[in-house]
Amino acid sequence: MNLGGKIDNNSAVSSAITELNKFEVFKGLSRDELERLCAGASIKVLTHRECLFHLGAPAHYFAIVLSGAMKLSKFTAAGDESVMYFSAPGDVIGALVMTQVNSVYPVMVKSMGPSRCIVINRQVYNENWLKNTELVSRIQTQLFSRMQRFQTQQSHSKLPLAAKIAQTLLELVSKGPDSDLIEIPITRKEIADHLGVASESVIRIMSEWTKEGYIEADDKFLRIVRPDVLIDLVGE
Amino acid sequence: MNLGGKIDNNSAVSSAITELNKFEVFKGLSRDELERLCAGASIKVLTHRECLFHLGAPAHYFAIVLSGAMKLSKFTAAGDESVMYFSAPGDVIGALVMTQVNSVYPVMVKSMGPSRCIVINRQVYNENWLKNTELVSRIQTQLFSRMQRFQTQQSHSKLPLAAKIAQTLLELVSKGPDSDLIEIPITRKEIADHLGVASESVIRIMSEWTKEGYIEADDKFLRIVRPDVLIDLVGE
DNA sequence: CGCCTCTTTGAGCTCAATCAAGGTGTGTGG
DNA sequence: CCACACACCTTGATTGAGCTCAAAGAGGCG
Repeated sequence: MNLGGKIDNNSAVSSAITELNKFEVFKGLSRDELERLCAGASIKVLTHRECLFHLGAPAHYFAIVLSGAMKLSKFTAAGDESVMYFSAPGDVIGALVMTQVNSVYPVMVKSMGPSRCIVINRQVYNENWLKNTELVSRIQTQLFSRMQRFQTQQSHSKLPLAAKIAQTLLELVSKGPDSDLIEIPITRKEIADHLGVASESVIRIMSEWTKEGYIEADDKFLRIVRPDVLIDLVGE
Repeated sequence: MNLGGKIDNNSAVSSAITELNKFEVFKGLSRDELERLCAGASIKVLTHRECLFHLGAPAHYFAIVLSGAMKLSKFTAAGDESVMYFSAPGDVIGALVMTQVNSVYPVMVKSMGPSRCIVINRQVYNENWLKNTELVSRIQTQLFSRMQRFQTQQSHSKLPLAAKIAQTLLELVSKGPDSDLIEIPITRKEIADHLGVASESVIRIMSEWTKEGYIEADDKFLRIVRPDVLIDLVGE
């Protein structure tokens, strides 16, 4: 198997399996069971903007994000990118498409910053994952929360742009340990593509926030200095 | 069990089980298995706009739509309705929330026109449904296509409103047997709430289409006279 | 019958898109 | 090492699609 990136050896897989216990979906599963779930898996280390799954490619694999972040997106007929989802460590990516026969990836998956993933074969999903009732239940819980995010976004569609940006930033920080730092290298254009708006509009609003001191754009990362103000904006 | 509507007796459940075979999710399952999946179920017959699940109510049940249609929505802080999804016969509703402990419905589910549903207990989902690997696989396939719909909508967010309305109407017809009639009583306001726009905007565009003869608003139902024109609008 | 929600149309306004033009940083190839 | 390309960031000016407000008609339901 060759996905076009660096793939570590079996000992790397073995140590990655150990990491899985810290994620909600895999908590309490036995070592044996985890090894069954990762049968034939490999570790993929991705650099910034490296592609994990290509849009339209045959969907033979799914993945678990170990560290870093992934951007799930597609391109519109007009040629601009539409970002569906930003995924965090612990997220299972591409699981739903595994149940389809002869299907292709419906989105493009690219790394944001350096990331590590466990890449697993489709067959293993259908033969080992689906048979573990507890695991299926947890996967569905993860899907539920992902669906919730879509629905929150939909219900915010009439809010002013500032509220939508605030909501997006607040969701991104909540994924890291530091409660007000966004540890993912995210551009304003990516935020714009996620919200389906022009990048200039995002820039205008975030520049204003920087001036007001609500956020700080140190170097590559983004820090939310006044989460209370952003929360207020969403609540409006 | 009392959900506030008419509930038929066991023979009605038995005949409803027979209907399940026509839906993709349940095709080929044995009568025995279907009865296990519908253990303790009841049939609920709903009238136009009757509520099946209330937003925020404890999620003890999920449902399968047998006929008619359902609207899944919630209210925004501003007080207007946000319609997440229009579901069709064969759709399994509320399954994802069943895996959550002590959870509540994240959306309100209301009937559009007269509908019939099988209502099933949460416990049955976790004990009987999740253990059937083939069924779980098909449920995930259904979730996949629902997710696809969300993503299509997201990628259309920069298109002009006319394209979004066209897309919505085309999705609604595709659910019925008659290939250009929308058999669900849907208001322009509901379309607007689904797209997160003002109802006046939808009315203006659809009035124009009626004048041009692209659509016909006979009585209660809506007929797409020129699907080609609407498809063109989306493609743009 | 009266209330309520949906529909319709018009007029004016506003927020975000678009267009334009310059700045910055990064990677690439000569 | 420099030059060039390319993608992103920034700011300003202009424009327009869709929102808001308003007012009136139409159907459904208790």
